[in-house]
Amino acid sequence: MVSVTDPERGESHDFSRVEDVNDDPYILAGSQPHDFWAESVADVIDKREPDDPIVIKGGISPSGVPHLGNMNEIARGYFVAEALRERGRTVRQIFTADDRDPLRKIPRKLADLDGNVVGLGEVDASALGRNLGKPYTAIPDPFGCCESYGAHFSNLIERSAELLEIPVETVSNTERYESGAFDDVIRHLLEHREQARNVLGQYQEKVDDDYIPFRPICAECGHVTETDAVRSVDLDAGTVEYVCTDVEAGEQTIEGCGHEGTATFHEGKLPWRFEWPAQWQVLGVDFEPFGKDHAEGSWPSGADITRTVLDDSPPVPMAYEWFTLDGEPFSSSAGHVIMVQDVLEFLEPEVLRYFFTKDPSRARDFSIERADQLVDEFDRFERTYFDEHAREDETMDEAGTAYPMIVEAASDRPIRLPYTFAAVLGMTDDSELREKMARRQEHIPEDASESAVEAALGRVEYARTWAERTDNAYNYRLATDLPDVSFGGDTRQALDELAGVVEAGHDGEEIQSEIFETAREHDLDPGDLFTAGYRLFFDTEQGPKLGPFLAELDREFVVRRLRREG
RNA sequence: GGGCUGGUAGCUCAGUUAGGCAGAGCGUCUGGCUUUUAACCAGACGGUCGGGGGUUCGAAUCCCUCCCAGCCCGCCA
Repeated sequence: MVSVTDPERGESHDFSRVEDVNDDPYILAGSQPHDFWAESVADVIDKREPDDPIVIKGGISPSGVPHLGNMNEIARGYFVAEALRERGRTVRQIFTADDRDPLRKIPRKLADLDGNVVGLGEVDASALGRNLGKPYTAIPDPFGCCESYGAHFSNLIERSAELLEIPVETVSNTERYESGAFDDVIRHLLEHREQARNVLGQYQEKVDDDYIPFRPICAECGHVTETDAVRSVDLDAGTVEYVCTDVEAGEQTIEGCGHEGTATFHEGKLPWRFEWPAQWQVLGVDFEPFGKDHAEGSWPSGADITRTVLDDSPPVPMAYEWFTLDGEPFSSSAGHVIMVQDVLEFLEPEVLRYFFTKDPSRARDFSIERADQLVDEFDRFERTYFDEHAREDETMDEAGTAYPMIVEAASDRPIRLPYTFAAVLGMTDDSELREKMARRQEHIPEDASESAVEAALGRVEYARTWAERTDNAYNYRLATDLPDVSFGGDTRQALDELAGVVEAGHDGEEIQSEIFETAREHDLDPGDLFTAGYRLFFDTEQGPKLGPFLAELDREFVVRRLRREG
């Protein structure tokens, strides 16, 4: 039912409805048969009875820093793949590196292979300016470590997927063009270019008689030309004649060199609106998730092109809402991005995977500041799973279905330290002390195995990194050496007295009370005495609840420190 | 301007399929513990379910309308 105003008939049509009810990209709207969205999507795919292997695709243009939002292209498909594998299907999950796309503007931020975001000043940026308009795979890697710009950022995306432990197969678009995989579909589109033009014209006003669904790469300057560059098509020879003309790229114009040449089907690319359907056909794609930016634009036209021009069926679609980062949209140019690599320094992989199990149809904020909330949520999710499991509860709710997909083995229940408590433990480097404190707070059961304890304490490093990164209320560090401090006489006496109390052996709450007591006896404001304590132990003005914390530490050390002896 | 998607407690989110008491965690407050120092436990507070109208015995849920945000309707992807 997609149609637009037909200029000749003057009819007005509803632009919003797609051709086929199966083409609605908001697949998760309304009635869903399962609690976990991926199961519901798997149902839809199943119903079409696709042949094995079922192909699930995502696609990312390796244009720059691959941030967390980009990972939707891979992570969302993964859960659907897992749901289908559970049903005994063979699934091939791929992502296309859309690396034949031309560089249209110079990115302000890049990232090295370790995921460190850097400004342009730190790389050979001049080379980038000279390469505007060329495919990413034809541009040298500014870091000099990979074969090309495109290979560099594809590599980063692959690493992100590996870190999330998602098995995904990379398909380089450039490689497919050069190997001839797209030849047949290009030939078909060029042969039916009039029909192709007419169909696309229903979605894009600017499609005119000059429009050719193929963009040759200029043999002279290397630019990807516009859709009006082709002057003639020779289907038998498999070539096109073209003139290298200017290309509009947003505000600026990338100048063409005027070269007149001949290009084979290997030496160009399809415009995106045709490239996407071509990928579906060539790769046999059965399911594809995509961001909401595609939902009203390239998806409806792509589905129509697939049915009308390619005489094929488009994949099952799924539009997903975008993430924000700490309340703001991701912005590579502004440096407001976070990569999987960064996230995995303060979150366990299973927690990040859990984040992607949430309903894709809702806009969602990824908050670094409140990472503890996400971890708490994950821990509850995990508890739900194991509690149901223990009851032999057969309910296939979200936790029951999704949990096994996000952990390596859902058989052993891990010991989980609350994340913020782990952050408190991170105030000391002493691993024995960490364990002692965790045991005292009964976060570790007495009969826990050594490996289970070690695994549980693994969270401390994550939480520690989080505390440092956000510089939040948990970012205190036990000072190993005596900080450079000087106190008034009363304070010194009070501290000595406290040292005596600690030496005599008291529990945390007693020490806590004693601090107040001692302060009063010496006519000090309790707050000042606490501050003195924080200075001594953390070299800060504030810190964790002091009495219980000191009680956990080595007694001799505390006494010595209170006496300013070391 | 038109269309699509989203809007539920201070925060992060369930609940909307199929109308049936407004939910969880965190935060806050109070207490556990005569004393402000972020870990633990208990309890309490916290809501115009974006606003308004309609249908209904009954609406977060269905319908209409308006507001806000994002996206698409140019190029590009």
